Amino acid sequence: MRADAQRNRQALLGAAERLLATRGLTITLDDVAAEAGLNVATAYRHFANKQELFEAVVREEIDRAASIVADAAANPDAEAGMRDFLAQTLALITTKRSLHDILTPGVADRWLSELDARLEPLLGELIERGQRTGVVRAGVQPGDLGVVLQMLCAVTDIPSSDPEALRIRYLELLLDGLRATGGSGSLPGRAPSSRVARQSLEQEMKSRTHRGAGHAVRADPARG
Amino acid sequence: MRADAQRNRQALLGAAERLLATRGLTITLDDVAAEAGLNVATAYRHFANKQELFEAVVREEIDRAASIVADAAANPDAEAGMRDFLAQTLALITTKRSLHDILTPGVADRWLSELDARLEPLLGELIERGQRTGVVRAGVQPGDLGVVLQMLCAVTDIPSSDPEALRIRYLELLLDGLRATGGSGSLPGRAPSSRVARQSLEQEMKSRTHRGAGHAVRADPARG
Amino acid sequence: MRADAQRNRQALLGAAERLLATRGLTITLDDVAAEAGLNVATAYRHFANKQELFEAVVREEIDRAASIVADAAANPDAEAGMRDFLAQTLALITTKRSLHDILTPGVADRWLSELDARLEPLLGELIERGQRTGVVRAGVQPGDLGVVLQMLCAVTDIPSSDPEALRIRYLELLLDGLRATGGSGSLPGRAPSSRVARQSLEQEMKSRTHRGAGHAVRADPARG
Amino acid sequence: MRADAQRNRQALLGAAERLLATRGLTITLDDVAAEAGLNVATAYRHFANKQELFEAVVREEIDRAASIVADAAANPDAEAGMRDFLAQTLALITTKRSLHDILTPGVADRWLSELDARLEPLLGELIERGQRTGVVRAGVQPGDLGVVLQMLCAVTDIPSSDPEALRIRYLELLLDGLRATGGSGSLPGRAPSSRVARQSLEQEMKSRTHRGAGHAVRADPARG
DNA sequence: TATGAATGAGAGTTCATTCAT
DNA sequence: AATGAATGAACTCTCATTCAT
Repeated sequence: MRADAQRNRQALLGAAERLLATRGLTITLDDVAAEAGLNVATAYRHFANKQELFEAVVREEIDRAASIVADAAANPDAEAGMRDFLAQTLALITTKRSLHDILTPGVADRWLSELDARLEPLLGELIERGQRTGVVRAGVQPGDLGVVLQMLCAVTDIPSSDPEALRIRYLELLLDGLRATGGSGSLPGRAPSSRVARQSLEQEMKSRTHRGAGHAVRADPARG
Repeated sequence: MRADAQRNRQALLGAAERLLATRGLTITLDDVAAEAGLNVATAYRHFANKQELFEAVVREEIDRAASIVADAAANPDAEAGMRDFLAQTLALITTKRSLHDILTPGVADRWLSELDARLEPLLGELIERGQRTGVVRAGVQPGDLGVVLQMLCAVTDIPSSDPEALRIRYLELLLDGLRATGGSGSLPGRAPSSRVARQSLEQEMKSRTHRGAGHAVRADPARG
Repeated sequence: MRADAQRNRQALLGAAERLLATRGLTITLDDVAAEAGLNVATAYRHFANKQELFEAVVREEIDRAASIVADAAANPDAEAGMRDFLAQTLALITTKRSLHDILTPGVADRWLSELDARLEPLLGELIERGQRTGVVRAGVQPGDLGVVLQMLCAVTDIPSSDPEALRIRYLELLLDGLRATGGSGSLPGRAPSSRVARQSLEQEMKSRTHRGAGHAVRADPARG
Repeated sequence: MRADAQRNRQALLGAAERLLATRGLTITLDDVAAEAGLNVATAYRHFANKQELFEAVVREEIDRAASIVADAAANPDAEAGMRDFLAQTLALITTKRSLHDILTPGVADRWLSELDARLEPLLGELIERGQRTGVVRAGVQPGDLGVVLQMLCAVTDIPSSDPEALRIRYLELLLDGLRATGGSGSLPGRAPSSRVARQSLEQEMKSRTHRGAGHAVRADPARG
């Protein structure tokens, strides 16, 4: 690809990421192009349609995130590893509101399903080590960590003057829930397999991107 | 004449609720009016704009839900009360996907902020009783229950062949986290005050309703 | 380098011809270039714009066709000559739907006006011979053959399971009309001069190519 | 329907008719609306899409034309009847270039197929009477008149300083062909049934309206 | 008061044409 | 000379909202 094209493609992805982060899925391709200093048609040279651009943003994020998270999960100290894994992943998703917006609901699950091949073994081992050390209760499965992550994401949405503190508070609560020495023994039921969701990404985005809230409320009901 | 208006208003709210439940925020005011057997213009006689109608739906739900949940929280058995409170609230939100769709993220928090006046004392007492019985760790505050609720909502979004089982699994995990006898002692930080969020409702809806993803993507974008 | 250019030019013309034949005037210059294995910009090195390329296609066809038809008209048997002339020309136009699509209406007329210099004398002689033999009524002029041709073109557009039979049926009817021994004597009025139309080619193409029906209608215009 | 709506609907049809007449199928719905002094969206209230509006124009014309033509065909003098039928129909189509543009190719055929139920018996009788009087050769069928009409339409497209004279000239030629006492006896083959084409109207219009000539040549290649 | 109808302002997408490599 | 890429100007269709009956 030509140098300028490369640059423009990146500009578009960056613009999309930025706007998605601040304004969510409701942005216009015109907006994205403008933010990138380009014409809409140029966006269409690089991406078949709006959806494809958005998906490209998501996949980019996922790729960039994968190694980071995997490293955290590799921590030899099981408890620290678990905490780090959750915290880092959470931080990533939080930073990239685009991801959050696009992927919620099911954010972490989907995210994990993308990382699956790489991550599931690591998480399995992490849990096992934790169980041997006594910081993880019996019956915890890799999929549970995905769910826990998702629950933490929900916490992220709570407006607060100190979001970080909030996240820590409930991270502890959840880690304690995962440890649960005095509790009800092993967890009832089973964790969801994290492999399911992959195919639904496209579907989901389509439904959320298509005919969003329509034209909805006029920003400035100017005239009529 | 007063009766007619009242009936129409209810018809509109009902229609909106139904359509929001099934199709989410993408619905048209025309659609709502049609579902109600009325004309759009009539909707505008009752509600200043789309947003107000949607908000009215939410408030309706909240009002209807308030007493139900309060009853659950009044259970003399602290643990059962807590479990019931969470389960019932969760069930309500889950049933009304409209609520969920509109309010997520921040659903429970907002929801709670509405119920606040009525609920906070009840929850506070519930927690206290729990702490006396040993089923609730030190430092747990009413606001924490709101957060826990929100986390459970997130679980609801995970696709599963047995969603009920999933909810139970993580309800237990969270209750254990709230009990956490063997854990790290009291929770770090503080629960969010449940009073904050109210004002942001309007804002939030605006941003989520506004400038949807515009119009559809061609069914067959390829040729013509 | 001269050879390359020549080859590319031919490739473009060929591609345009093929695509015009199959898809009519709706084709894109991008399409044409792609079919030719070239880039659009290259098309613009050879032709000032879309219109010029299309016109070039037409002129190419005409040039290629000229001699063929002239031969047919040279048949010593007047009746056979006339029949052959019409049939062959018709066949040509029919085969090249591109021509047809672009030039109709006015196809034969224009076509003839191009061939004019070469053809009119031949046709004049053909008619004279026919009149001497009694197979052509008085008052028939070269221009009439052009018109007859055009009428046969119209027949070509009628959908039929046996188009060939249709063409023959009306070719006979027209030949009988040209003979018309028992009829109203000589034809009223005069045949059009075949020299007129040339200038309007450009105009015509412009109006037919210009501002197509814009973009497609949604495949599924209903919902989304 | 409300009075103003009725008026607007007519305005749209009229505008479409006028513009179709002058500019063919390439017109924009925006253009039509503007010509009608209305907004595009209003056009969409009355017609589901561009195509439907155009089809409505055509059907309107057809309805308006039906009785006129039927009357002509009812003339007791067979020859005059035939001549009148052809001339009147021709005049109609010629006046309404919209019809012509939309329906060509296959104009008369389709047109006839619409009128079929009403017309075919009349035409059959007309021919029979003609055959008894000796002004129509053996083997002529109702469908032949449709074809003859189509051939005359083709003549209409020939630019001329005296189009009327041209039409008369070839009308005579064709009538002589239909009479053909001295000719080759009965016509070879069979006339097309005029019943076929109806279904293809929609198809045809779709293909001709969709992605017309694309955006094609800029009217004023102003900038770039 | 309630409705049918009208409208302005987009949003997504396409394409002829030009610019930079 | 040829290409890849960029662009401006359309065009179709939608929808929140307002006007006229």
